[in-house]
Amino acid sequence: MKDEQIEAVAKILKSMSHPIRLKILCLLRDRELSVGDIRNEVETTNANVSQHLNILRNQGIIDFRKDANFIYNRISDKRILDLILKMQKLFCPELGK
Amino acid sequence: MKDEQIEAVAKILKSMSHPIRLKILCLLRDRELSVGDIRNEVETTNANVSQHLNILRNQGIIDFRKDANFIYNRISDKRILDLILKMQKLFCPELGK
DNA sequence: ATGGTATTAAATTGATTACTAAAATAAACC
DNA sequence: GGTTTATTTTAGTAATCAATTTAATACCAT
Repeated sequence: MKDEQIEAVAKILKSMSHPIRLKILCLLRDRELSVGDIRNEVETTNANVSQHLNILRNQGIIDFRKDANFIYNRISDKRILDLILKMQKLFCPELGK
Repeated sequence: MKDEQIEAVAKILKSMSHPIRLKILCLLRDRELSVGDIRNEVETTNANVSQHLNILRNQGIIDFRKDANFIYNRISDKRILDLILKMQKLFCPELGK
């Protein structure tokens, strides 16, 4: 791996390495969810979820669409999806798939 | 994934998400290296390498053996090795393997 | 033991990050 | 228009992290 690539991957890992953000990514594994949906699963405030979503968006990991006054989020980078699946297999093998 | 597992995996990712530490893990992918060897590859001081190695050791990611006044480090967690390989495939596909 | 190399530990400093609460935006509904 | 709901932004504070310097320790060779 070249140093540039190392830097880039490290940034991605960093953005995934917060418990709330990792949980968000797991929740979005195979569906899209609104900010409020996520806040119900993660015990924190709306504003906090919004901030974490922003970090993931700026990193290009997730994308969103608007519908009425809801914002639905989903994972936009296939590689991140693969990585999440791999991590679940490695660290939580009891989960199907 | 249960919350406990999320926390644990997040901690692992966090310890991997620093450029120097990620580079160290890549260097150790298929061999063991001394602190001095690593310092030659990563442009920083001995003390800094040592601190980063310590973080990885405390996380249980790497292990070491002593030989004379050298300390040889290697990845001790097979899952981390798998994860590194997966990340290289995903983000640096031009690398063989 | 002494000198030299390799490694670790401690302490300081500066930078980054996370959370909270409050204010702002935006779109629906009555 | 005014209210409600959903989300975002801003500002402030506290906490954590990273790099450097300095001091300390461990090991080998002579």
